[in-house]
Amino acid sequence: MKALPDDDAVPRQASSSGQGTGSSTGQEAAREPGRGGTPVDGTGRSAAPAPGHPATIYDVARRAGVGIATVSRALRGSAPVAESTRTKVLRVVEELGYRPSYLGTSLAQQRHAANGIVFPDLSGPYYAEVVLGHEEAASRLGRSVLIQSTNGRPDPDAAARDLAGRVDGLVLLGRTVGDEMVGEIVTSGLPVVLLARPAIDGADSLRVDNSTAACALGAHLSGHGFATARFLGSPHASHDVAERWAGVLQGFAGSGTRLDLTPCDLDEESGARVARAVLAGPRRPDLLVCANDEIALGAIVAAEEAGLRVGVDVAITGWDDIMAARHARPALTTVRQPMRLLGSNAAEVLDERISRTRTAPRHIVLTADLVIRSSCGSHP
Amino acid sequence: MKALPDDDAVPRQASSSGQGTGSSTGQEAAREPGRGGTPVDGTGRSAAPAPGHPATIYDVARRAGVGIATVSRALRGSAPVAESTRTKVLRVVEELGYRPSYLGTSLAQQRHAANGIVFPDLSGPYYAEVVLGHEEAASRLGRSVLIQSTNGRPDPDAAARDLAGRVDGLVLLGRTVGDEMVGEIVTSGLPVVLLARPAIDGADSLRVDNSTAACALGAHLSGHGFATARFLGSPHASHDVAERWAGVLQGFAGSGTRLDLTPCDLDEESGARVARAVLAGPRRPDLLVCANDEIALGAIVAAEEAGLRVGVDVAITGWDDIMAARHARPALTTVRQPMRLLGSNAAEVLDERISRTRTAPRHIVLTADLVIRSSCGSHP
DNA sequence: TTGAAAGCGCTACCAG
DNA sequence: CTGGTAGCGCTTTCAA
Repeated sequence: MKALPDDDAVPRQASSSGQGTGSSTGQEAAREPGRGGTPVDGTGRSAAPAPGHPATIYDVARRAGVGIATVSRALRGSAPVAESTRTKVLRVVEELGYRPSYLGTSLAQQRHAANGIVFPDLSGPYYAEVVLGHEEAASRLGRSVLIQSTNGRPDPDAAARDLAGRVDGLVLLGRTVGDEMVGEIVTSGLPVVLLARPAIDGADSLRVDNSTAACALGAHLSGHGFATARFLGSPHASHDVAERWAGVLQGFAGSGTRLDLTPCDLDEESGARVARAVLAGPRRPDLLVCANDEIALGAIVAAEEAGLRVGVDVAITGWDDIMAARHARPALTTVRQPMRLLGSNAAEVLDERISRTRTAPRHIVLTADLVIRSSCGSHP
Repeated sequence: MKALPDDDAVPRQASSSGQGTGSSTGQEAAREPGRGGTPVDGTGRSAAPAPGHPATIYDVARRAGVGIATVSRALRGSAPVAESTRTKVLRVVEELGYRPSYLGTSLAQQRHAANGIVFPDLSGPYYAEVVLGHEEAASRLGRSVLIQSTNGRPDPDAAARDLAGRVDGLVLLGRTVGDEMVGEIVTSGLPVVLLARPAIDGADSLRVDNSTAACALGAHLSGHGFATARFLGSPHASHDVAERWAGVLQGFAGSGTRLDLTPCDLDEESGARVARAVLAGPRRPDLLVCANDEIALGAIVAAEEAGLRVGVDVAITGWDDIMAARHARPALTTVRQPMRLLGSNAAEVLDERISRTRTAPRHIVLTADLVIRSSCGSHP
């Protein structure tokens, strides 16, 4: 370990404190004396890329003694350029530190080289993973990623339409944007991928097969022989939840377990509150099947408060397999979805559409895995 | 929308020659055979916004019988426009569903209306929160957000420079980009905010006061009277970790506890591995002070494997207060940082620089809070 | 091979 | 008030 910076500094007061770093920015002052404005003297070739502005293709062309078209060609190899010319151009580019302007290039090529992704929130690890997966894949395909959370936004639809104007393709997660707006955007011709949302005509879609996993979960749980179970979640509020509910129900079919539904929002606080009520109510269920991990985590808290041993007195399961799920005690039985993959696939699907490699919509379904841990009870 | 009076249909000819700036290029003529492109029959002015392309400001102007400058003014209110004219223009805009092209606008205004944010990864909730906070604030300030993870990227520096060319301001988290590149970007004139990274001349910076919180943590822990403690983390790899280590060291100063350091990466797997070794080694420490929650969570797993009771046989603390920290059993004693705030402040600081409301660099320091739970032992 | 010039869509300045 | 027009920086014909 190296010597520690004697930083120990006095704990500064919270929030701001604007202090200049001291050294002013006046360092640029001394320029080369002989340079100056370089009057355009016939031969004109000042090549001074303007005071503070970055060099443009014109600066390069002038200084290299060629036309801007040649510079463009030399740089992007869009057409043959004499070796000697190319070398000369590249050298000047180097000297001037020239970088093509993104705005100029984009306008000329009529493309943004960027994807947009709209999601409800980034708090949970769920969306963060999707976004990250998307960014990774998109960047590999040469596209940047513009993000937009609809979280506390007044008008998500307008925001989405706005974003649509700045990208070559759009990824829409869940119910972030209204059907109407989605339709409008798709109609405008912009490639759109719907994630975890029922497909819409003309748009690609990508989702996880909730049903099968839910069914498997139900089947597994029904093996435990619970008398009464409760599903915590609101099927009408989310397509995903609806599928989970239906699947679990199906998985329990024929078993002796009675399964009821209690609406619940997808956050921890709601989970705790609803579970509290359910566990205190009449006919306390032996099992709480939660629509996601956060609800389940809240339910675990509620169960403990009520003096119940999770996994013994009451079983609890979640959905998503977020990090906290495996660290909770008991560890949460849940379902893992390939979120990263969801995001990266979206980038690829979008790329096909943007590059017109494909025109017919694709509808991809990925599978989810059941993760059995101990919160659902003992496994003989 | 109301029924539109079938209005004149025939827009008045704008005095001048039917073709404005003259699309003197002969190429416009040959369009699709069947789709006769705007028969230029003298009166010609079909106003059909082109086949599949979106309407441009020219389409609007032509159809409204005004100049494009007027359309621009009417739309952005940059200059007075007669009420009747404005109405007419707006109606046409509505009819054509015209939306100004982002590319055109940006090039003309020489601005991207977007910020970029570069981070190491989005896996942990840490960066996700920062990014989200930034997006929220930025969007309120009328800017979009371009994200870029340096995760598995071959050349982070090049990627950052690239991103720099597409935004009006850049937020750099931690050690994602090399000092040299940061310098280059700052020198280019682009506003830059450094997050959780030592300040650099000319760039604003924003960080959390690790030292004070670490010191408080150390002081609290020293009260437990442990004989030997171990810090898990690599100070030389991260400025944040360096500060934490120094602070904790200081907090322990004078206590009878002996504190040593064992390098460790910031992920769960590393935490488990390193903790496993440390707990099995000679002179097993009574306390593991981990550089972040993930290491701590891994350490908890390792301790349990070793048959040790966390909080009794061995105390463990983390840093960040991620969700899993409070659901772990025992719950993790840790330090909470205002991550969301970090992100939103960055957006504001950047905005001041971009809008030139301020020119001198600002260096903001936020405070972190100690969160005492049970993993560090009993509290008499 | 190469240069001149026409856009790409919009803003803003300059005359009327 | 309003229209014409010169850019913004780059790509891409069209000729030479």
